[in-house]
Amino acid sequence: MDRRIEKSRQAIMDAFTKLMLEKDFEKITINEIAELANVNRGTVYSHYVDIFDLLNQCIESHLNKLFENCQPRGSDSSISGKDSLCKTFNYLEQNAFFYSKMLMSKSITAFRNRLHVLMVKSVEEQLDMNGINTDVNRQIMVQYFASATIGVIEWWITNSMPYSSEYMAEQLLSLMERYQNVTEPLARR
Amino acid sequence: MDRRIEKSRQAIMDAFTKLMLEKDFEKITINEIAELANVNRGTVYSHYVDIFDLLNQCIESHLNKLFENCQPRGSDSSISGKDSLCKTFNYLEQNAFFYSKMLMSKSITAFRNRLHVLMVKSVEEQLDMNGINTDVNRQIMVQYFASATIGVIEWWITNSMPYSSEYMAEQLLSLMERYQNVTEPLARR
DNA sequence: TCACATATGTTGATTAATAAACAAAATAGA
DNA sequence: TCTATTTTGTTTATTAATCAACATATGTGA
Repeated sequence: MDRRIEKSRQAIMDAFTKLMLEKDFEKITINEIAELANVNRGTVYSHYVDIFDLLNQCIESHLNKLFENCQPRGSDSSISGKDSLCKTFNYLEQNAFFYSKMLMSKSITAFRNRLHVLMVKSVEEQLDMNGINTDVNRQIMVQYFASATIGVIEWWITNSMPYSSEYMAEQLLSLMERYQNVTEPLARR
Repeated sequence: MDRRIEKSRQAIMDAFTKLMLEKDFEKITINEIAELANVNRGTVYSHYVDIFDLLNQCIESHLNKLFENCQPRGSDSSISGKDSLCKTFNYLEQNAFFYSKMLMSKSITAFRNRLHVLMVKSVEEQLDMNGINTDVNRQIMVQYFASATIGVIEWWITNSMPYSSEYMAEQLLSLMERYQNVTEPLARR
């Protein structure tokens, strides 16, 4: 792909993210974004229909990065599971400002919704029902794990990360391991 | 001016400067520069005839920044003189890696030469001969101050900045003040 | 309420940057 | 030394980004 496209998109996304940290979404203008990104205003419109489209694509991009961080690298699922979980929390920690803004904003529901959808999808792909009492509905179990994980993350972020990412990874892993076969709730195929 | 031009130039300059810190000038290729700058190789050639032209423009750009840092801001020349001198040494300190590379490189004489030319020009503009014994040749005095200043800077940089920039500014200022009317040897009109 | 400023979204002409391909020169490496 | 690879410099068609100029909409303060 033409490298100009990637460069412009990146500059616009970065500018938008930066502004999101400084002020409320409602106060952000396309003009500001273009100015900070150092691109022509028309360039913004050539990539995004409006500021809501930009917001959604920005959310998508950040969540993609988040879920990319959860991919287990090694072959041994239990060890790599802990490692990648730890990486995930570290990533969250480094971008905590952004994520807490997104989670705390009243006007932005798109973020939580999208996060939930992705989490459900991820758990669905990872959840192994072998050895689990068959009278437990799988769909419900998926929702259960997804919500549980998001809940922990959300609590951790919005409460200014009271524990280290390592500790959080351990805790979450230990909770998950009680259902033996769910080792990578955040990972995606 | 079209902002694309500025962006490309900046990216290329930054990449080149970065590479200068890592390896010898002779080992740097246009390919590398383009790759690191994330621009098409043709873009490099559209701005610079060859790598020597790039080197010279890079030197020019860095020295411009250096001399911009010496412009006295306030009206009171003696106080602002010390302030701007201090700023200058601070700037040098922050970019010490680059400047020491430039000063120590055997293959690059262009840098020292250009620095000397600019310094002479600067002193020429600043040197006030009032009250100075008229049997001192002004041209010679200019050369004298320019060389003295460069010598101090060069020694400070190549010896890993053994004193703080504040201390250096004080010392240099005190040396200059012995000739009362030379308060801004680094400044340019 | 009215006027004034600022933001939005669109258009069209122009230009810088791009990718790809090329021959020639320089530089390993064997 | 000969060969393979990399680098250099240039060219061409294509495209994304730019600027400037719009009309319209949305505030904001007097």
